[in-house]
Amino acid sequence: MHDPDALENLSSHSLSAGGENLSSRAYTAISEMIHTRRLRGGEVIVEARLAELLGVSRTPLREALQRLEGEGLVTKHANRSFMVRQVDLAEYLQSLKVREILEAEALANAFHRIDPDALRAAQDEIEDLAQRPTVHTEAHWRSDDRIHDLFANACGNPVMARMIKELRVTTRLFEIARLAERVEADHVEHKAILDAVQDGDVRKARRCVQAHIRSLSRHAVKNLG
Amino acid sequence: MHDPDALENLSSHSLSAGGENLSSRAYTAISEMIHTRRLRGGEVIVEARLAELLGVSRTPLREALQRLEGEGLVTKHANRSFMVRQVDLAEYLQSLKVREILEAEALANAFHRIDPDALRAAQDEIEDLAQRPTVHTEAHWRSDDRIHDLFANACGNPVMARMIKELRVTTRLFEIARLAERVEADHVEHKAILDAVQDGDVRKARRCVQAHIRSLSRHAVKNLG
DNA sequence: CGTATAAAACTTGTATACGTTTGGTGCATG
DNA sequence: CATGCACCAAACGTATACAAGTTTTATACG
Repeated sequence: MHDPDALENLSSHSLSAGGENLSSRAYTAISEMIHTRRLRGGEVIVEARLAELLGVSRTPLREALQRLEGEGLVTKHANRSFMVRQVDLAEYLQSLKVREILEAEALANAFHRIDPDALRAAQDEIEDLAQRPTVHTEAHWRSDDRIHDLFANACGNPVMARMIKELRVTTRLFEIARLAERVEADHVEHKAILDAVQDGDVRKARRCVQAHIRSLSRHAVKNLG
Repeated sequence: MHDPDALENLSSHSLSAGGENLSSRAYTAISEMIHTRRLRGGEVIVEARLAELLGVSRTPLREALQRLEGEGLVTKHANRSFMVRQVDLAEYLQSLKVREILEAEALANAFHRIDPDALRAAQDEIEDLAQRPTVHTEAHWRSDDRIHDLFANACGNPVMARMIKELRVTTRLFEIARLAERVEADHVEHKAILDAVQDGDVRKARRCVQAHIRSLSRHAVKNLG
């Protein structure tokens, strides 16, 4: 028991192999298991089982789960077990509404602070992804993160950036459960935002951000409402 | 050691006496210690000492601290001890900026949903507090919570409400460390907001909220910038 | 065959023991 | 007198044992 390599074997990513303490490694491992849907929304987590799977004792595992709970990836039912959080349509739409407000504001504030190179890189990445014949889910999310973080981080208000990222955890949780067919539209809309930024058109960029997020809402409602 | 009554003795509030498990009780106890400044911002928490003070072992204490960390009341110093979070002026202003955006929006959305009785009650409470010769800090914060929560909870968007509350944790943390002299202005500005709501003037109410939060910013900058 | 009761297995909550890391202090040496 | 190394104490990270509560299962009886 407690194979020291268990954590590393679980995922092929270098993050979990790092020299952090066991709690942190369990944290990233579980976080990734949720994002890759190895742990599905609504699934009940039994501490002992997951601990053994990860090769750690329950103590650091619980710490990881508590941190994840604070971050909103798992919830605790009363005095019961942890379960992987399941975001329903209502919460998804609510989160998008707040994102629409904050991300539009962030973009407007970030406008003159955006690194042109980073902008160019994001545009190139989209082109790349759009031309691929098959959809690489992982790469799509990375690109999505990159674009949205670009504005959040440059808005000059770290608190606002943190709120946006927190909201995106929720919406991502919903999105990974469904919609692969959004990929196409995401590319187009992301491109529109970046182009508007490059053109220096603040108002248009802002409208594009709002349009993008509203598009996400509409799509969710149409397919699931 | 581990006097079962230690937690209850620590504070005179009934919350901590309740039948929850030890983690939760430690959580509320520590939360209260921070809000009442028994634990000051920047203070390093040594687990064993605080655990003994609360009459629990380190395990539930750490759980409480981890939850508090997720909530932003404490932070972890590098990979070492927890410390009570200290909000600096910059972060305070950033948080207020986001609050200004979200609370104005929340109020606008809440406008037709606000319970007239609750509104009246909040107004009465302000009158009461304003007429007292001495300032009762605890009561002031309660009134503050009540008013701001009134709109947050009624805005129809629980996610937005949660964000607002989260931001208010940060700003409160800064405010309790300073400013008792804001009490006066708070009463006036809160009253203005509530009156505008009662008059059914959405735009004015919105302006009042923004003015209130900007007033907090200006005051902080003037006294500490 | 169904139901009720009891026992067993499972799961989380909490305490505690122990290893490891860290930061400080004092002594020795340049 | 300053600097560096070694040792020590204190605090945290982790494993594990045990307790308390819950669910499930099996058995016995109606």
